[in-house]
Amino acid sequence: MSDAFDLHDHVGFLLRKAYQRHASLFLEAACDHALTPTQFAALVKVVECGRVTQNHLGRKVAMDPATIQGVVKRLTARGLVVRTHDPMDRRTAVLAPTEAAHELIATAVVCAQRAQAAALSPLSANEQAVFLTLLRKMG
Amino acid sequence: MSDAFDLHDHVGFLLRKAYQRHASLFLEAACDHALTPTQFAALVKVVECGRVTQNHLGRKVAMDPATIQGVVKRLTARGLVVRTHDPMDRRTAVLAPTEAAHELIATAVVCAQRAQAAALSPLSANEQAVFLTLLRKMG
DNA sequence: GGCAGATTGTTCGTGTACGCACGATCGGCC
DNA sequence: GGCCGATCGTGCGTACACGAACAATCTGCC
Repeated sequence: MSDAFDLHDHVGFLLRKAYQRHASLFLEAACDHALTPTQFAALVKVVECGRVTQNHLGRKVAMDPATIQGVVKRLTARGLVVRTHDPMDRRTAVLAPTEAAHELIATAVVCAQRAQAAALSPLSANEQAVFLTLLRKMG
Repeated sequence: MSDAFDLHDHVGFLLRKAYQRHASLFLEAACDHALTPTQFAALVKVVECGRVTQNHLGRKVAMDPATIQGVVKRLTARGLVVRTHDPMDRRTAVLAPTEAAHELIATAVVCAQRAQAAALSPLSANEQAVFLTLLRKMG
């Protein structure tokens, strides 16, 4: 039976709650620029890389091809990313950040860090460091 | 600029990855009974409570009314949950587990624990305990 | 040169997840 | 008795997330 089974001891449940909490705080902290955590992650990587292939970007930010496709579509629709073609490989969609993306990311990074701080606020500075280390190991 | 900004130091990103990883392991560990982590959480709570209101259940498992509505719909479609009405309050949908639900949960709990172990396997026993404690604090 | 197999991006179906607005109902307060 | 605010469930729109299947294309190997 489920005698000894408490949902609140289950990683999956706790991870889901923590993830939702952070997402909520992130959207709240993201003042004007309406970026979701997912879009933010993708855009940061595009800015960081300069020119990437769509699938390659997906791998860097842990999204499968079907998912990154939708994210990129929304980012291009907002004029934050441009899609070009590699004449050497006509399969690929090469992505590059626009000027608007650079500007947006500059301020969005600050918001992201504020969200990060808010999400971690229930933990002491020491615990935060430990938590991040362990979370990285789970990757 | 994003000089000092590394996605891999960001809680949101790490939480998303960890959550995805666990979800994947959970679906893998769930042998026959095709329950998603979300459905599992909801069903466990229904079995545990016996009779709950839909929104009340949602609050217990951290899902908003719009979300729990879909989850319950799928569980009732599979004959794991029955919806009745409270004659005292005609707004509410009272949920109760079926026999099938009791049987399914008995085996699913084992699978969930296997998934839990697999998800936490990159950490030592000590680290696992610390991680769960910190994760609970983030709630 | 040409074929086999891998890779790239897309589409479809399903399942979370949430904000918002809505109709129905309940509760209390006058 | 009647109104007002709160609560319950639902529907719509949007955004992830992934498996599966697909066409187009590249690569290696013969």
